[in-house]
Amino acid sequence: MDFRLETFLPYRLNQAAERVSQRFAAQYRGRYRMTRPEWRALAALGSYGRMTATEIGANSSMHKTKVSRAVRALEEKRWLKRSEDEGDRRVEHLELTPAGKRIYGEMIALAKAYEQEMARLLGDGLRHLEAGLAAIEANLPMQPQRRGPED
Amino acid sequence: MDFRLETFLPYRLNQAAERVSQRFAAQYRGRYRMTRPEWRALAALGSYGRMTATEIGANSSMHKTKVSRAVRALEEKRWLKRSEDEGDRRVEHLELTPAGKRIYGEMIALAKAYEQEMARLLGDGLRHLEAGLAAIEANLPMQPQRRGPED
DNA sequence: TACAGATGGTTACAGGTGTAACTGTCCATT
DNA sequence: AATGGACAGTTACACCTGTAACCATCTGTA
Repeated sequence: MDFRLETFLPYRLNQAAERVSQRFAAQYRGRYRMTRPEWRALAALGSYGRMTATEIGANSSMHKTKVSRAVRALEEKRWLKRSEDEGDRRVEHLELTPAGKRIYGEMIALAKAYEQEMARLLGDGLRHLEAGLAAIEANLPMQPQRRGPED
Repeated sequence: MDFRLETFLPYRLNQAAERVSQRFAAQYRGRYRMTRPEWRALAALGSYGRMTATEIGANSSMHKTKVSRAVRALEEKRWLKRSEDEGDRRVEHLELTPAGKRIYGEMIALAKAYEQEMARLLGDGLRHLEAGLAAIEANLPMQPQRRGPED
């Protein structure tokens, strides 16, 4: 009978994720007018180079419609260009433009600085957190994409 | 220059939160046709008894519009009743009906079982995770509510 | 008493999201 | 060669969410 939402794992994890993500998102939202899906797609392309939309989705755990929209947004910012596949005309290869690569470089600098800041703020807590996350990644299967982070 | 989204803390934390939450949400979504905000409000009311909408928001970290909608949904399910405050007519006191309390009882049983399951699946990882979450809760200020968990 | 600002709660609106349906293309089997 | 199913990617639709504006009420100050 003694139950408190504040101690319930799913709730705490969501809260923590929100705090950590928003703090970082605040650093690029205004500066680059970039949304979280766009940042994820940019990060995937920046670190792996040429990819297809499907690959981006697999790498960054985004639904294909979300990838489709993020890709279009990046394209409109001229940070990404599409090119067609020889042989399979369904596939589009996506790649960052020089401008996109520059933004990516600035973003990973922000990301590294943020990781430093987390390490400083969380101390040993960070090591524990990473061990816990590893356990989840290893033992909880990834459910198929469902409606929203909410609901 | 070596950056991988899969190892970036905000991303990993979001992924983990999503896995853990969806797995639990799957247990009540269909059964009670309840959304996550409704579950949070139900949990707050069930464990603290009579509360105002503002208090629910503070306890469960939900935006006031989200609380407003969740409360209406619970009311339509006849799981919650409103009553007016003597003295301050802006305030509404919210309380679970007997039916609401029954559902709450069933939900906390599910929640406890889920915690057991997590403990079994995550092993020592759970203790580490909790230590990490505690560090975040203690050291990262809660940002004011911003747009969606996404973006 | 009067009034300006704060507060509890709701709602119109704009924007984001997944589902399902769709288009175009490929491939295995016939 | 033809055809049925799989697959890459886009889009119409319904739904959810926060912002901002709003209403009603309260409170402090003059």
